[in-house]
Amino acid sequence: MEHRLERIKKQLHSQSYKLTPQREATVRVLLENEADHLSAEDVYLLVKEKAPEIGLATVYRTLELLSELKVVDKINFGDGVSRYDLRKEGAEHFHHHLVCTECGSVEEVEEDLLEEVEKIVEKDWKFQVKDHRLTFHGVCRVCQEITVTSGNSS
Amino acid sequence: MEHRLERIKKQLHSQSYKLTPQREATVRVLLENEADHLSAEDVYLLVKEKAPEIGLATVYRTLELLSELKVVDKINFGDGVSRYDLRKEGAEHFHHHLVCTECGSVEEVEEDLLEEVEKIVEKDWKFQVKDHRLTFHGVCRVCQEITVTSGNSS
DNA sequence: ATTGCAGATGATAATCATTATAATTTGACA
DNA sequence: TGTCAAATTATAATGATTATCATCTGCAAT
Repeated sequence: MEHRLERIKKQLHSQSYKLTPQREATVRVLLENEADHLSAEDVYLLVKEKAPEIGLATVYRTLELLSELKVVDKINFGDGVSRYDLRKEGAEHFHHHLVCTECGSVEEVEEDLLEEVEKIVEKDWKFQVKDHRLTFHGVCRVCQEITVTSGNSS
Repeated sequence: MEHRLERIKKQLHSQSYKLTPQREATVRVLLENEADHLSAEDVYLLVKEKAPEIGLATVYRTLELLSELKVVDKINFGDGVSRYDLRKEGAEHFHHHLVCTECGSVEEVEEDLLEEVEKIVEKDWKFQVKDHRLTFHGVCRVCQEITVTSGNSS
C-alpha cells in the first residue's frame, strides 16, 4: 500500500507534478477501495472523511491527472457517470468487467483473454491497438441462483 | 431499407407501440447514416431537415425506445455523449469498435471474435453473458501512414 | 359525426455530472 | 522574507439528458 503510493508519487514527480495532501488523500481512497468502481462523487465523499476541506473540483482534477498518467482508468458503464478504476500494478492491459443487469454488481476479470482478438484486429484491420475496453452484460452467479430458487414451481 | 423499416414497425407494434411520423423520420435518419455514430443531437439536427417541427425530447424518447427494443445500441466512447448505433439485421451480438486516438474515427468490426472469450467467462466466472461491449483504442491505418510519412527523417 | 381517452408530442424547465473561472493559498527557492 | 508558479477552493457556467405539463392525434364507443 505504502509501496504503491510511493510508486505513484514517483510517477507524478517524473512529470513534475507534486503529490499534494489532497492528491495523496485521493490516491489513498482509491487504494483502499480498489474492489469498487467509484464515481468522482463517491471518491469525493470518501476523501472528505479524511480531508474535509477538499473541494469536488480538486477531486475531478486529480482523477483526470491520474487518468493521464495511466494510474487509473476512466470507465463508463452506461449510466451517465464516469467511474475510476486503479490499474493493477504491472498490468499491461486494462482489465475487463462483468456487469450484472439484475443487481448492478461489477466483477473484474484480470486475465487478458484478448491476445488472439487483438492479433486479428492488427492483422486484418491494420489497426494498431493501444488499449481496450471490454464489458460483458449479463446475469451474475448470485442472481442466477436467486432466479432458480424463487422461480422453480410457481 | 423499406424492408428494414417494415421490420422495425412490426417490432414496435408487437409491443403495442406505434410508428408515428416522428419515429419514422428518426428511424430513417438512422438507416441513412448507418455508418456513422450519431449522438442524439446529431440525430435531432438530421431529423429536423425532413420533419422540422420535431422536438429534441421526442428524439431522445424515440432513441430510448429503440434502445429498449434492441433496434439500436447506445454506446459511449468516453466523451460525455451517448451515441446510437443501429444493430445489424439478424446480428446476434453487438459489433465492436476501433476508435482512433489520433483522428477520432470509428471503424466497425462485425465479426464476433468473442465466442471463445465468452465461453471462458461463462465457465470460469459462472456469468451468464447476454451482451458485450468491446472497443479498441489505438491508431487507425490512415494515421499510421501519416505518422510514417511525416516523421521519417526530421 | 361527436365524445372520450390513452398514448405521443413539443416547449421548456429542471437535473445532474463535469468543467471553467477567479480569487486565494501553498511551498520551493532565490 | 519575498516572489512566483502550481495547486486549491468555492462557485458559476456548461452541456447532455430527463421530467413536466399542456396540447394534440387517432381510434373506439356512443
